[in-house]
Amino acid sequence: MGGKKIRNMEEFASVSGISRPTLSKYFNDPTSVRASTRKRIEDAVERFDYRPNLYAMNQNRKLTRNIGIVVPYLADPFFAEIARTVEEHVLETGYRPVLLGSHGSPELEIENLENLRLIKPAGVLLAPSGRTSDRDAIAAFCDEVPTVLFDANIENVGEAFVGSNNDQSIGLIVEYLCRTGEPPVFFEMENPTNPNAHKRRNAYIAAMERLDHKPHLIQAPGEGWEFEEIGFREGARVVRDRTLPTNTILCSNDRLAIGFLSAAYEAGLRVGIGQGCAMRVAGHDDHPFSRYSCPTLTTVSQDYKAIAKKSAEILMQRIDTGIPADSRTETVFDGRLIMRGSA
Amino acid sequence: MGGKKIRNMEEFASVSGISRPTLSKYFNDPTSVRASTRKRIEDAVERFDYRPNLYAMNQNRKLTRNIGIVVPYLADPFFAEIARTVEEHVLETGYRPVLLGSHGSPELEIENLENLRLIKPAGVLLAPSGRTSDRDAIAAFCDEVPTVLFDANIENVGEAFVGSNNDQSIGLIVEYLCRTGEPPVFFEMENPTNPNAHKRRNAYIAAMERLDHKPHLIQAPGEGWEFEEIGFREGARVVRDRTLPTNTILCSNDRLAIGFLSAAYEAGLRVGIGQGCAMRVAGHDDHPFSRYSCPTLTTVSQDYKAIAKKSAEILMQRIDTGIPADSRTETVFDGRLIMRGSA
DNA sequence: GTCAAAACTTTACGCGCGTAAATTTTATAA
DNA sequence: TTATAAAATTTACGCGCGTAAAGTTTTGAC
Repeated sequence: MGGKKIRNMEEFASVSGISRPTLSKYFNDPTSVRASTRKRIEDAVERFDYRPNLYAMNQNRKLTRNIGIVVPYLADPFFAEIARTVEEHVLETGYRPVLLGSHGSPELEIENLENLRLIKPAGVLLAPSGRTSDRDAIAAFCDEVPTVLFDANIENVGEAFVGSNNDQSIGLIVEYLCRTGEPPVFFEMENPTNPNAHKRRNAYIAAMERLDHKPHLIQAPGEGWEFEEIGFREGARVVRDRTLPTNTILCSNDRLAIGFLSAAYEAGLRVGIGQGCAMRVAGHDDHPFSRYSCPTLTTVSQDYKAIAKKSAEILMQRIDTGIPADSRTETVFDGRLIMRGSA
Repeated sequence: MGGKKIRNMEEFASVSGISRPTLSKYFNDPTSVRASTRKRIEDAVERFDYRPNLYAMNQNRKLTRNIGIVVPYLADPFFAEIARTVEEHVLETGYRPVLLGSHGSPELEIENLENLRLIKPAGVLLAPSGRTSDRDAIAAFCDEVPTVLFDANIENVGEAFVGSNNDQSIGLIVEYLCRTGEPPVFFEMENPTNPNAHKRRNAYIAAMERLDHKPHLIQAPGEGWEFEEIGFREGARVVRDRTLPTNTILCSNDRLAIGFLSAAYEAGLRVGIGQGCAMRVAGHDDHPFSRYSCPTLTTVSQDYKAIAKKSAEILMQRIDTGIPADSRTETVFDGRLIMRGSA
């Protein structure tokens, strides 16, 4: 509003009547100046619409207030949601989140990390692509930048890992399914992109054996992130062939389940728990859309809010203390059974 | 690989045997140096793992090679997809895309633009939040940074607008629905967040009148971006009350339709075109999940690839020429009818 | 009112790079 | 081979800010 454009902090110092070093202190931490000074600066900022040059601020800094957030696939609503939540936590602590999606490509994942290095982030929250991730490249990155992994673990890489307790959550839903009907077969991808998939498969097998049932796996061919399509294709095959030893299917994740439900519907097969239902289908993740599938999808929720919060907290603590944790921690949160119509 | 860490371009110049100004030229445009020199530099970059300091590079520049991409809601798969596509086009031109989602909040939208100003982007691709957007703030931003609007238009703001031809696409599906059964009612939100919603409503009314049918609107209460929930709630009400003048419903967008389908399913109402079907439901957008709804959703696709490409092209042209277009252009792409099971 | 601590000002230098101007080297063609 | 344009080098300065050191003012407890 005031008048002419302020070009730099020097000019802003003269028009605002505050010395440049004090302004510099303020812009790097507003609470580091006296309240009365802060008010004068803030009024002047408002009046002259001055913002310090971000690039000049950061050029001499070892690291910035940027926090990188990297997820494998932003178009997957699950990752979009968890990224959003992580973003909010980062913002709350006064850091600047920088969101990057890898479009399911491990090359882009590495490139994203490369680009992050250029902006000298104070830390990074990384959900690795999984199986296809370049372990060595990621490990090298983590040596330079404090990094917390979430969702998918890579053994001994990064400061910490925060994710879901797949043993517990899969155990939970296997037990529920067995208690309320026939024991489930496990439906997954032949070559899952996600390392959680392997944990879930093992958890399923363990849970079935614990309950004295014989595990049975259906492994759908297919690559990439088109999970619904894979679930649909294999679902169509399964209901056509009718070779299942049971009427109950536990899918490795909700997106597969949604595709499966679609195939069952197309085949005229009624899915659910009521009378007249030919089969039961359950998922895992409590995907945002699973409450609107037909029937609504019984699943296990991942506590993604807790995961987001915890991973942000660990990273912030690591940044604030400046010292690497003496030991790498792994935190997993329990899932909750979400009983809906499909099983 | 080589040896010690290179700290700056000066050091890199001495170890690589290339003068610093030439290196500077190279890093700002690799093609601006002779091929033989380029090769020598690239070998040295490889050997010494040197990257110029991004912040020092940009501090004296009027603008950078950053391109901002702002969408209202990244957790909406439609925006996630279109953002992804835009991102790819930007990357191809050698610019650095910076993706920002506004989480449906107009305040965050303005904040995102503020933050973008700090990084001095060469241009911005903005999908406004719609009705709730702060027009003046966005217009002010567009005066400073070359900005192309996409998806949602704001009259006379930005260099150009690229979007969908709602008149054509709604006309298309209304005509299809009328031709194959009862004329549709139009189902939308009472206070739609999206300006396209108004265009679609008007297009529906116009199309119905053109075909000598009486338009009929159902306007669901509800705020925010939980479209499926709103579609579900109002859908449940509609099928319970059975006060419709027709058996055919055209939803303002696919996410409302998916919610509606879920409600119909829960009520035991069969949706589709076969015999024994109580009603038909159609959507708009060809949302990524609409091919897996039950039944699969008949809809109109938005040509989001064309939208993404065109808006990126216009922006790049604006940036390359450096001159603002003599007149603001508005480009709209036709939709395609996607015939599936629901109508 | 006194006084020490805290906060601020003044002065001054450095960071890593962009970039202009003058000069020298290299490539290309006559 | 020589002329000439193109490219690279040398030299030098500036950008906007961080930050250290020394001096001055303000604050708040007594």
